Amino acid sequence: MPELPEVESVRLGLAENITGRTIEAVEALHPRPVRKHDGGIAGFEADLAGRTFAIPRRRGKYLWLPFDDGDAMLAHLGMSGQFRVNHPEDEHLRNTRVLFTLSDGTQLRFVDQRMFGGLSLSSGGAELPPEIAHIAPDPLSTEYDQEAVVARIRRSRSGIKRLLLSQTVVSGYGNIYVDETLWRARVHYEKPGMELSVRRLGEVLDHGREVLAEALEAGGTSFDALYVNVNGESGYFERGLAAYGREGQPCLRCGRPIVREPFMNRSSYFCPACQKAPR
DNA sequence: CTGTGGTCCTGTATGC
DNA sequence: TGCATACAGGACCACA
Repeated sequence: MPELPEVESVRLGLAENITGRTIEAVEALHPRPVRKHDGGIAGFEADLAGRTFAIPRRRGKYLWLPFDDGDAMLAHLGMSGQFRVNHPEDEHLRNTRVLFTLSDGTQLRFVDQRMFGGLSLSSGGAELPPEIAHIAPDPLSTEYDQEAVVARIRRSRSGIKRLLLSQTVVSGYGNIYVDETLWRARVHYEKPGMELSVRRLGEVLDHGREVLAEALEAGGTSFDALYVNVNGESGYFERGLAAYGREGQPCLRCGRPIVREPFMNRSSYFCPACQKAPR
């Protein structure tokens, strides 16, 4: 499940492999990944062909691949999106959705099983695509303002997990790293934002930034083949997880079994002793 | 305005 | 063996 560390790993791989290359041909094999682009498959193919990539950029979980003409290709990996760098004659992976044949003879491929992700042309989006102007800066960016995030969280009655997952509050966190962050900070996921002190929220967000940075250092987290970098390699942060996916296993601090609870059509993992439920 | 919960998608694992 | 169901969950959107 690509969150900030996984998306940044992909961005680094793209920077190495596509910067300066020109798109010679585009082939979209499925309409859904280009659904946000006006004109569908044919429009997407025609509008992207001939463009030259500059250095890929990222905000939170969004990637954009600027072109040297001021436009950009906006990309989101969703749940299962991957960029892969191949030779055109390489066999296709099962869920290959879009092909970009590049001027250096390589082929950039967008592969996506569940197709929650997508690609679109962002007109004038090289600096910051207007489509993602509402996405807040992420904790690893220079624009990140932690005091502003703390203030925003304290204005809300919502639970801390929902707030951290809201990309308009702070971007980059997904289900895995929120659970890890809250476990480290010993805060229950349903604790209302306004019931947390400035100091406590500062601790939560400090842990969050650390978790994201550590996971990036490890190349991200992979449970299966759904997240890999552009070379098809997996990260190894899974072994660093203390809460996520550890239902029934002992808390690494106190030994109590980690609990899984349904939350927003997914799961929350936490230690019932270290992370006391709010009243 | 804020807050909440449904929905889109496919593949794998599990249960009867 | 075969079919049904649960689960994985990021972002958006309808609605209270």
